[in-house]
Amino acid sequence: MILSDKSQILEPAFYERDTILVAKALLGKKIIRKIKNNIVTGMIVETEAYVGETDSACHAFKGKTKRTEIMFGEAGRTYIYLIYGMYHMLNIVTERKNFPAAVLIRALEPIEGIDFVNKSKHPTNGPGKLCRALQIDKTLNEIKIYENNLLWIEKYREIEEYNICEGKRIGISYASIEDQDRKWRFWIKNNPHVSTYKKNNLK
DNA sequence: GTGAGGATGCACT
DNA sequence: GTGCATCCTCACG
Repeated sequence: MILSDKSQILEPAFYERDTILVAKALLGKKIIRKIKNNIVTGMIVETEAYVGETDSACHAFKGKTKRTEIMFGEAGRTYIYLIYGMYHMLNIVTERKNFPAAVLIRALEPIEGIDFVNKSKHPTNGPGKLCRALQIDKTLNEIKIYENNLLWIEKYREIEEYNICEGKRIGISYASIEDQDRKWRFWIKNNPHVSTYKKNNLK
């Protein structure tokens, strides 16, 4: 088991910046999940940005509710919810207080401890799958991602701007046309662990 | 290889 | 009651 170096953990200030910036900056970072005595880690290779009450794809678009109030809170907390009755989504809250925004973690490249036994060759190349692989559920909702011993994010690789691809977000057909067209999905160029939805995987 | 549809729980009109 | 920031299976040919 690898001991983690506390000095590598990302500070709240990292998340308090512009959401697009944070979404790109999270690429290449390492996410660590501790399950009992096991450590499971992966590098973030794909993210999406959901920005504010004016973004019709963002859950906070309709204002503050019990479900979305976490996004109005301080940066660096998790926003985790259940979708389609069976999949959890992992988001990190960004920007200042009372500005609801978050970055969705869409795919990881396994580093250590990922269970490949369950036939899936890529158990972390989609937001629902990575949460299953890391055993992330609503009990981890609203935790401080920089200050707990169950789930946190550390520095790992620096990704150069020219190695970052951008494209349209996925699964938001309910949003306005303008918002659907925003290129707010980011991934690492040529990385085989990015989620593979052919239609949306345009350059 | 491609596309349609089902699974399934919970927040919210 | 409705619909969802998904994924897997099963037809098709």
